[in-house]
Amino acid sequence: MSSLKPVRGTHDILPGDLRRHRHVENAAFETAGRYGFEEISTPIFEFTEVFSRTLGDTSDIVTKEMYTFADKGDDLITLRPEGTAGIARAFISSGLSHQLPLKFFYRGPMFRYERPQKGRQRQFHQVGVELLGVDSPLADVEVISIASDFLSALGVDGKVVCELNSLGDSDSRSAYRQTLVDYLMDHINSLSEDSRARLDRNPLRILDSKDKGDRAIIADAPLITDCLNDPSKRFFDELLEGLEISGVAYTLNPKLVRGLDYYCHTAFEFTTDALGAQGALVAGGRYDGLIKQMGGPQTPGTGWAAGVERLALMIDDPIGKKRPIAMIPIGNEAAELVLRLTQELRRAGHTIDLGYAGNMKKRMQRANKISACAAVIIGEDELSKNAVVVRDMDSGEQTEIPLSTLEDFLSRFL
RNA sequence: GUGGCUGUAGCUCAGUUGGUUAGAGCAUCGGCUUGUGGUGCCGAGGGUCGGGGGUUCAAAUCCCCUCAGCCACCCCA
Repeated sequence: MSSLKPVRGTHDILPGDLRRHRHVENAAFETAGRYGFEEISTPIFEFTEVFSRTLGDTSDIVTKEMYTFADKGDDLITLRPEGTAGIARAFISSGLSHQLPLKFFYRGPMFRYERPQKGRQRQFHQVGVELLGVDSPLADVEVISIASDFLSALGVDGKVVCELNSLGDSDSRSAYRQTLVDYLMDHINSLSEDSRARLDRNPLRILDSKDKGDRAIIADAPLITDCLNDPSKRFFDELLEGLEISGVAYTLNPKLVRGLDYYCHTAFEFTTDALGAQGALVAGGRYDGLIKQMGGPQTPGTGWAAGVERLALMIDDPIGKKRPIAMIPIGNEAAELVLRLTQELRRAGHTIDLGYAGNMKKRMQRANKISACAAVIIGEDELSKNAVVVRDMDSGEQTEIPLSTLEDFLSRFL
């Protein structure tokens, strides 16, 4: 019977939940659309190298979270764990480098082999934006503004803060890395085991360690913002200025780092404390070296991704479902007319529920259960008079009208 | 991957120190109402007690294994 359960970390999304998911996706799509972004769709699996070469050999995603398998042609395939690498690949494959700048919106399932928790599943969904081909921090301002507007549209902006940091360009970053390692080496005996392992692999990540001992050491650690060279500093200043002009609130967090190797300069996260340890709702940054590293032309990029499930957990059911009109035939004589009427009304734009079976009482109960706004009743009396009875399901008021005026009469329920 | 908590009807949960046919509310279905729903009253169906093994005269209850969810770590959306 275990085969009748969904695979660990995957879930059926039933209509009630799916309404919230779609609402999240649509809010992102519409917001991005106002900034001129267009939707793109790339495959949900790629050759494994697309991810392993771009996300970094030391990232957890590559080392232990990828769903990878050999297909029948012995190609190594991976279910996408995130969206940016696939879009960068598509940009190169489709030769889009002459149409810059490009603004993409995407949505769809992602796959990560992790231990499930609330707000963290093995198959989950993201929406995201990518802006390619713009060196100016104006691109980052725009991308962060989209995220901010998107969260406001969902009504969760009060529960979210935008944390922001700069990782600088590669020179600044490697200078900082050295400074940080030097500092941490002086405290190596006090560092947690995890952090000692991170010291040569990815020392920046020690900055967001939750270990108490680590935190004490980190508190006095040198900050990346103090190691930025002039161009990086200027870039960051322009970004902050742009955000202020745009009216986007943010909090500087000099210890914010990103898990993936391809980020530079801008790094940000919209976080909440409403979801326990899974507080990151939207996260992103700039990735100027990614496309070149994949074998394409030097092309800067900046963008973010948001977790649909996490955001869906934070909003109420948007309802918004159209209330149907129920058709209630009484007796076999009315059946044919009712079916014909039903189809005419549907084609005229009404949402009609046909009860399929049962006596009048059963059909009325069903009409009530699906919260119909009106019931159209047709029995012997009505047939002989060439009329129908329309019952307003909220007031209980019934009106007999000539059959020919039904469609017009029902327009009051639209 | 590590540590911990939980797992009883479709849903939310009771189930006393192991002891007859495992309960409630909500939901579902039927009736009171043979052309009229929502409220009310009456009644019914529905459970391999997550799964497997063990201890015992007897296990939802105790032990082991396993699966899943949740919490923290890890990491991230």
